[in-house]
Amino acid sequence: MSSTLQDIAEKTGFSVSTVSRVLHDTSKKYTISKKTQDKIKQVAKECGYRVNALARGLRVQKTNEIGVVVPDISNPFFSAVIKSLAGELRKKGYSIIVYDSDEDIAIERSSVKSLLEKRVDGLILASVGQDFSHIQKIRDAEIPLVMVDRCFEELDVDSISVDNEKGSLLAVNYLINEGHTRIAFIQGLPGTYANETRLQGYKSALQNAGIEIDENLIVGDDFRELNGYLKTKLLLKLATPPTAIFTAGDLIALGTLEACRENNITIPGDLSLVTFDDPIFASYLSPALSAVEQPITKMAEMAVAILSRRMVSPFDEQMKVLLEPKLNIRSSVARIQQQPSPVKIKKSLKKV
Amino acid sequence: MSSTLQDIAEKTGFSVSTVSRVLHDTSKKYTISKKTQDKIKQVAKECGYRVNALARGLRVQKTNEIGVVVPDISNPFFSAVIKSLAGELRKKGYSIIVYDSDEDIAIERSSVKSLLEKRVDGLILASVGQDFSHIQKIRDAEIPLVMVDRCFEELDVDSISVDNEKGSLLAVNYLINEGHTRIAFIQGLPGTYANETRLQGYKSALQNAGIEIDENLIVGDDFRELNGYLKTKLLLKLATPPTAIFTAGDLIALGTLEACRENNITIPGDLSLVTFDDPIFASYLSPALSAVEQPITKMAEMAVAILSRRMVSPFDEQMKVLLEPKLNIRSSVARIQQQPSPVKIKKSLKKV
DNA sequence: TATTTTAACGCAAACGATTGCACAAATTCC
DNA sequence: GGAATTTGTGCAATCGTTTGCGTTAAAATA
Repeated sequence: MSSTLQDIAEKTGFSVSTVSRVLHDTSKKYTISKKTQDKIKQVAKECGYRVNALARGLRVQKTNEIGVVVPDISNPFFSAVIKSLAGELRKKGYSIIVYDSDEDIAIERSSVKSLLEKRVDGLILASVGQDFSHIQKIRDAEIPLVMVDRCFEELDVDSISVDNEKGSLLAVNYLINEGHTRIAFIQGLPGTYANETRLQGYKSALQNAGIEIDENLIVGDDFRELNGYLKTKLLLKLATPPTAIFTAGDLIALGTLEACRENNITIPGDLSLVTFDDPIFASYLSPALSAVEQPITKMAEMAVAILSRRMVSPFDEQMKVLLEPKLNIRSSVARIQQQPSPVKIKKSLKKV
Repeated sequence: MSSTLQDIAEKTGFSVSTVSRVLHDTSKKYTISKKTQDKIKQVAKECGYRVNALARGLRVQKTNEIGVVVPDISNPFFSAVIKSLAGELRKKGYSIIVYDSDEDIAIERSSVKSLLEKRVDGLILASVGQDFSHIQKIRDAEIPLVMVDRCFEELDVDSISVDNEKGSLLAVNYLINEGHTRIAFIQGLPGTYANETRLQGYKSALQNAGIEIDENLIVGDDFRELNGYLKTKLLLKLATPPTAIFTAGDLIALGTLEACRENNITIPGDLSLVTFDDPIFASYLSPALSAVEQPITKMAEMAVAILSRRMVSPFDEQMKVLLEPKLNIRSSVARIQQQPSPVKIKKSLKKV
C-alpha cells in the first residue's frame, strides 16, 4: 500500500513539490511554514510513505549503491573482505550489491553487466581474472572502479592487493631455512593475478636459494578444497614426494589436510605445510597452520578510500597499491636434516 | 557515455517504442522488420547502449532484486547460506542485495528500510531477532518475506530454520551418554530465536536425563569468538568446572579452543566439546570437532522456494519449516567414568 | 503611499524506460 | 475489385521524484 508524494499532496492539499521538500529536508532552502510541515509529516506517517529509490535515482542520477563481485563468497578471505567493505561503505552512506561469480568468468561478466544496468555509483571487483574485456566496458561507462586481490597489471585501473610475491617468498624462504628443498606448490586458478604472482614468489624463492625448480611439484588448478585434496594425493604418490607443501589458498590447505589424514601422513612429522591466507581458524587446526596473513581490514579500508577518491576526481592517475603480507609461524613445519637429495643445491650461487 | 533509447531513436530515425521493442525482445509480439531490427541493434551496439534498470524498475514495478540481511556475513554459516541463496536466486533471474547487520538491531532496521525503498521484490531475513516492529512494516508493505535461521514464532511470517532444539538434544544427549553430567552451555545472543531454542534443547536434554540444571553453567552473550574465549576461561575457574562444553555456534567454539590451549587444557582429555554449526574446517581442528550440522544448501533452496510461492500467492497460509539437524561425531568428546559428583543424578526419573 | 523584500508555495520539465492503442500501407480473401 | 487482415511503426501516458523558475500575498522599506 505504498503511497507516493502525489497521494500525500492530494490528501493535504499541497503540491507535490512542497511535499517533497518537507519530506526530504530541502525545506530549509525553500522556507515552508511550520504548520504546513507538521501537517505533511503527519499525513506521510499515517500513510506509511516511503521514498521510491528508483524514481529518485533516476532523477538525481545517483543510487548510493556500490557493486561488489567476488569469486567465492564462502571463502573466509572474501567474506571477511566483504564484511569490512560493507562496514566501511555504510559509514559513507552506501549500500553494497554483492555478486558471487563462483570463479566463473561468464557469471562475472553478467554480474558486471547487471551492476552497470543498475547504475551503481561504483564498483569493487575481485575478478576471476583470466580476461578483461568486460572491465574495459566499466571504464567506458566511466564508473569508478577499484580492483581488489585480483588485479590486472596490464590494465589502467586502480587496484589494491597484498604483495603476493613477497608473501610467497616469505613462506617458501621459511621452508628453505628449515631445511626443505623438495617443496611443492599447489596453486589456485591459473591465469589469475593472485595465482601467478604467488607462483612467481615461489619460483623466485627457490631460485634465490639455488634450488632447481621441479615442474612436477607445481600442481593444482583452482582455489577450492577438492583441488588441494586431489593434488596432495598425487604428490604423495610421487617416487620422491615433497617434504613440504605450500598451498596458494586456505581452502586448498584444508584439502591437503584431509588427504594427509587419509594417508596417515602426519604434519609436520612426515610433511610440512604452509599456506597463503590466514583464516580465523588456522591456529586451531591440527596442527596449527603456519600461514601468510593478508591485512584484510586495511585492504577494505583502502579500497573504499581509493574508490572515494576516484569518485571525486575521475581523471587522476591510477593507483596500484601493494600491502605487506605477514608470515605467521605456528607448528605445521618441521626442521629437517639436509639429506642427500636428487636435487642439486647450488648454494654457492647465493653468495655470488 | 551511457546512451538512451531516445539517442538510438534519433540516430536511426525510428521511434523510441520501436527501439525499445527490438532491444528487449518484445519484437515478436509487434513484428518489426528484420531490416529495422538489424539497423537498430547495430547502432545500439555502437553506442554501447545499456538499459537503465532504474527507469525500467520504476515503470514495470519490478526490480528482480531480493534483499538479504544477515547478522554476520563473515560467519561461515551465513556466508554459506548467502552463497547458496545467491546461486539459487540467480537461476531464477534475481540478484541479491546483501546487508550485514553486525548483530545490531538498529543496523538491521535501517537495512530493511533501505531495501524497501529500493523496491526489492522480496526479502530474506536472518534477523538479529530481539525485536520485530520493523518486520511488521515489511508485512504492511506487502512485500514477500521469508525469515531464515532466526525466526519469530509469534509472528505470522514464513520462516525456515533447522530444528534447533532437536540439534541441541542430539548434542547434549550424546554427551550424557558418554557419561557427562556437568555440561556447560555457552550461548549466543540472548533473546534471539536461534539461541533460545538451542538453550531449550540443552535444558530438555538435561531434564530428560534427570540431571539438575546448574545456572552457573549457562553463560555467554553473543555468537562471536571472544565470547567463547572469555566464558571458557571463567568456566575453567569454577570450583568444580564442567567436564564438557556445548557451544551455541562455531565461532564460540573457536574461542573455547583458544582458551583451552592457553590454559593447557587438552580436548577431549580434560574437557569435552561439542558445538552447534558444522563449519567446513571442523574436521580439521585439533581435535576434530564433533558438531551439529545444519543442512545449509537445503535451507537456502527451500527459502527461495517459499519466497517464490509467496510471490505468486501472497495470501496463502504461512509456513514454518524446520529442517533436520545432524550430529557429526568426531573426536572432541571423551567417555568419562561415572564419578561421584555433587550433582544428583535422578536416573530413576527417566523410567517414570 | 509606492516600492522593494521576503515568505510560502505551485508549475512543469526532466530522468529513461514500457505498452495499450491507433493507424497507414501492404496482403490476402472472397 | 472491395473488404478484411496482416505487417510495421508511432503517439502519448505513466512510473515517482527532484528542482529551477514563477507567482502570489504579506511585510518591510523608502
